[in-house]
Amino acid sequence: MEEIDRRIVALLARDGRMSFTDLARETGLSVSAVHQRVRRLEKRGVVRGYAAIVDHDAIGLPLTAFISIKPIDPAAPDDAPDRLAHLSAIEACHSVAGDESYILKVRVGSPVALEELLQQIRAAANVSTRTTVVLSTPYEHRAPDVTRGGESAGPDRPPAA
Amino acid sequence: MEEIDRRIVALLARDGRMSFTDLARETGLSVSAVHQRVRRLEKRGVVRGYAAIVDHDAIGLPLTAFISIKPIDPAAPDDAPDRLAHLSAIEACHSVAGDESYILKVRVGSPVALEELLQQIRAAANVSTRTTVVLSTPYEHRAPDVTRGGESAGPDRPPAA
DNA sequence: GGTGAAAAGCGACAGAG
DNA sequence: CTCTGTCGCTTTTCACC
Repeated sequence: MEEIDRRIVALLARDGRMSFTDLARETGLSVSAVHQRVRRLEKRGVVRGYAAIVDHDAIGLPLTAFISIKPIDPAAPDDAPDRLAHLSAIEACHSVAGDESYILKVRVGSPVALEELLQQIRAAANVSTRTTVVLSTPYEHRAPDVTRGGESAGPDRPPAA
Repeated sequence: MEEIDRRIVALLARDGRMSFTDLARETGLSVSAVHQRVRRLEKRGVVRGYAAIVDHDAIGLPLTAFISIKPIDPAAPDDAPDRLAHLSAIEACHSVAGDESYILKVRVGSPVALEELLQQIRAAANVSTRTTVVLSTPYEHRAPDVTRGGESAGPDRPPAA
C-alpha cells in the first residue's frame, strides 16, 4: 500500500461519508481511479466498514466502564469472548498481557445496569472482574495517523466482513 | 427521541454509508422524511460523524495498548488531555475513577515506538504510566443496542462538531 | 411532523489510451 | 493505472398535506 492509498484511508477514517468526487479532488486522481482503490481497500480488509459515531449520552447509555476479567479456574478452556459476545453492552473485548486476561469496554444506562452486567459477565464466563468507571472522555475515536510505511500486513488479506 | 430515530441511529451505527433510500425502506418512511431526521440527529449531536473502520495491522499500526497515567505531582493543575492531544498515536483518552487518573488507548507500529511514546507521554504531562499491551482483539467497535428509552440527554443538545 | 416529484449531483460501468 | 463518457440512482430541495 502506498502514498495515495494511505491518503484515501486517512480521509475516510476522518469522514466515512466523503464522496468519491471529493476523494478524487483531494488525491488528484479521477473519480473512477479513486472508486477502484476504495473498493480494493474494502476487499483487502484494510477498510473493514463504515460506522456512524454516536453520542452515547443521547441514546441512553451514558455510563462507560472498562472491565478487566480473570478466569476463576485457570485450567478451564478460555472461551470468554465467545461466552460474552451475546451481551450487547460490551462494545469491545481485548486479550491483554498482564495480570488479567481480557479488558472489556462496556456502555450501560445506569449504575444498576452496570451491576447487572457484571453479574452476567461473571456467570457467563466464570471470571472475576475489576471495573474502572469512566468519569468523562476528553477525546475518543481519533483517526490514526496514516503517515507511515505500513506494508506489514502483506499484499492480500482476506475480507473481514 | 423515539422509536424511528433510534432505528435510524442503529442502522447508521452498523453501516455508516447506508443510503437514504435504504434507510427509508427499512423505516417505512419516505426518503425526504428520513433525510430530515438524519440531518436533525446530526445537528443535535446524536450522530457526531461518520468514520471508516480501518484494519490497524494493514496501515502499519499493529500494536495496541492501554496506558493508565497518574500525575507525579498531585497538586499540579490537571491538563493532561490537552498536553497529550498532539500525540496522534493516542486514539482515546478517558478520565477514570480509581487509582489512576486517565486511561489512554494507543496504536503504534512496534515495541520501540511504544517505548518512545511512553517517554513522550511522561515528559509532556509529568505523569507515571502503567501499560497493558493488547495481544489480540476478539471484537471491537460493536454497534450499541439502541433498544431503550434514552431521553436522558434532553431535547436539544449543542452540536459536537 | 409527513409526502411526492423535480433538479442537481454522484456512483457505477464500459471502452480507450 | 488513468481518462472520458454515459446511464441510473441518490441526494437535496421544493411545494404541499
